Amino acid sequence: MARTSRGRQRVEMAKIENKSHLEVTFSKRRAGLFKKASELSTLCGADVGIIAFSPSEKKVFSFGHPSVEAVVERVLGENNPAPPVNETGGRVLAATEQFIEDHRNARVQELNMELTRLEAIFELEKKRGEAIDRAVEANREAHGWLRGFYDDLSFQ
Amino acid sequence: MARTSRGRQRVEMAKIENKSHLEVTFSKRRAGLFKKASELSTLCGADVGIIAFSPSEKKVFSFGHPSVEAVVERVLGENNPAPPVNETGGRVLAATEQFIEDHRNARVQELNMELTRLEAIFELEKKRGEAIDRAVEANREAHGWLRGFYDDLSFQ
DNA sequence: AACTATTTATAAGA
DNA sequence: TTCTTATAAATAGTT
Repeated sequence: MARTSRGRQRVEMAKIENKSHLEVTFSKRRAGLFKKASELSTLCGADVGIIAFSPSEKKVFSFGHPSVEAVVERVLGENNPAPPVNETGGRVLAATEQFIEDHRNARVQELNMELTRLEAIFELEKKRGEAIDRAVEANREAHGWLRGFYDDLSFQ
Repeated sequence: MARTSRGRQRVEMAKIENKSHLEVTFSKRRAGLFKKASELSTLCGADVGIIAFSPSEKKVFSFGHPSVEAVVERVLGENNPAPPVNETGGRVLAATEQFIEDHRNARVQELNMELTRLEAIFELEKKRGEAIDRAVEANREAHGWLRGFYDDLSFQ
């Protein structure tokens, strides 16, 4: 019997250009994402909300436990018990804004930490790669046997 | 080598009671969920926002492309045809605030991009290192010449 | 914070 | 589009 499927292939993480392919992928992966969210919610008793805009169409999809609205409202409420406008006409940050600010600051911290960590590891790996490059290069002439093998290693 | 892991087991889709187990699971699955969202976003060019409340702690985690705020505001806007700015109590960002916000957004974007770039390079270098490890290991027995040299390379 | 044995998700193909 | 199938990817339990 002929091969009937090549099975799942690795996929490059870049924007899919083919429109029908993109739509199929969006549909499948959106379903997968919502399922994962549902599981997280069930297993951990966590409130989760997801909003996803389809690229081609202008449809918006959402998932929420207990509901998207509840999750959004909860986050707005937690971060700002104070009313958005004070008595004197002075301006107070609206709940959304407050959330945005708090969250953005947190995200920046998070990203900075992750960046630092990655930079360290990256430096290490780079040095390692360079050292091995030198080792291999230094021994190529004298020991040609590794050449083909090394050249064939594919790191895409 | 002795069996060191029972591997992944099926898990019943019910609330995890053990607290530490729950926290580990929440952490792992939250990361997985955000990664999936990131991939969906990249592959399909879709805007996606996720908000997740941790059950035990009162922390809120979020993922967003281009940002949670953008996604939330976009959906709020769609559900609310009323303009975000008006004379009767609606808010208007002051110029300074607007600048600060823009600046922060830019910084987050910048960090995200750098992070993504580093992650990609890091993955590449890691694969490369692993491939070379295998190559060297595979040839050690037969060609002892590299042994001393390789062993002396110090990568912590 | 790593490690694997497995389960789960999914890219192609039909 | 829905179903199938081979394979990539996520992750439960362990150390």
